[in-house]
Amino acid sequence: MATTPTRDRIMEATAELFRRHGYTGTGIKQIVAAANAPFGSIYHHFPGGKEQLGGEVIRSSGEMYFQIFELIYEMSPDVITATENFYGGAAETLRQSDYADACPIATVALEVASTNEPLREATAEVFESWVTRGTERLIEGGIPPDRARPLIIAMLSLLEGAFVLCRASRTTEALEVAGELAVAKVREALATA
Amino acid sequence: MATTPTRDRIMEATAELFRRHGYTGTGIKQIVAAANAPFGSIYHHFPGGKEQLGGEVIRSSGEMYFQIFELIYEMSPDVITATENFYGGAAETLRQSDYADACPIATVALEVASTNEPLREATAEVFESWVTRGTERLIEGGIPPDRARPLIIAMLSLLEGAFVLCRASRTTEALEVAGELAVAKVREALATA
DNA sequence: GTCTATACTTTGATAGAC
DNA sequence: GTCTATCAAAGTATAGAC
Repeated sequence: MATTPTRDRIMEATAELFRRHGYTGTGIKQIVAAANAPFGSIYHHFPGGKEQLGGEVIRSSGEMYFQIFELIYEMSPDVITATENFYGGAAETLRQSDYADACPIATVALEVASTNEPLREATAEVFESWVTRGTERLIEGGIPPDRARPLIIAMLSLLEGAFVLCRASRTTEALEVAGELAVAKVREALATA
Repeated sequence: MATTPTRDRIMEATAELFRRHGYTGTGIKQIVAAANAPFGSIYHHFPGGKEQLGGEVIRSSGEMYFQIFELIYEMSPDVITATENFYGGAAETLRQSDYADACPIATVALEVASTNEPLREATAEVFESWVTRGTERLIEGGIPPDRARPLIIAMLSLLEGAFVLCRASRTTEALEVAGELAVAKVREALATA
């Protein structure tokens, strides 16, 4: 925990807490304690309170998670092994974090979907940016353009759903099934190129 | 809203609220208001408080949702059209409920996965029962036994993940993609029988 | 079994000293 | 910008009259 500025520490601590406890399950007092920040700092840096902080954390976490995706696809020799590496890495992260670190915004997304419109929009924008930019990456990797968007949506659905099952069961079975299916679909789409 | 006994009304109201607001987002006061029940009734019928109520609601909602699955598979002429009907029905329900009614326990499952061990176990048991009994149904429908379990896990992951994306985006695009992929996998598994 | 009143804690938020 | 004290409201839970 380096001595980053207060605002950044608050964002990081909040992101971590959201992933594990969700939005309603995370209190401001919990956040300032984890961020080693005085209580008033929240409202100094985020005048809009918890909702503003939540919105910024959702977008920031979404961006960081996509960068992991991009990094893996850049470092892998082809789209197939990239997909294998991505799902494999997700399973490994899940195990190593005691089944806590899955998608950084899915829990919040489900919580706010019917209760908080500004935050629902934030989660929607993150997912749509993943789909849009993921589509581009897949096309660059050789997936036929008209197949790329449904493919990334299927991959993302498989990932998010498997995260739900894996976190509940504390096993990675679903993630392995999801990964294999994703790889098969990528291979199939490549073959029709 | 018939005049069911108090306990049943509490269960129903809680299930409804959990689906929309999650576990931490649902308060006891909210529950008794929605159930038209006096406050003390909660602790009379559920001495274990919110946690006991939560556990019972998770199991009960899980059972009811599986019965919908079973009903659709019994009423459809074959596994392929049953799968189409199931995903199509889920999308229809989602639209008609203003994107509120998706999986009855997924939100709670993610919320409690790292924060409440008894409730995490309840969600894990529900998912495992869906997988186990869903596997049997698929085998009865002609899916090769060794392919049935991974297939139902893939179908469930696709469904849960698509629910996340659909509720956030307020569209059913992901559910349509997920449904088509699920149907394709069912067809593929049937062909190898 | 039903219902009310209340205790106690935690929540998000604000005011204002430093 | 940092930090403390405090608020009103909502959270869960309990006691006890009916």
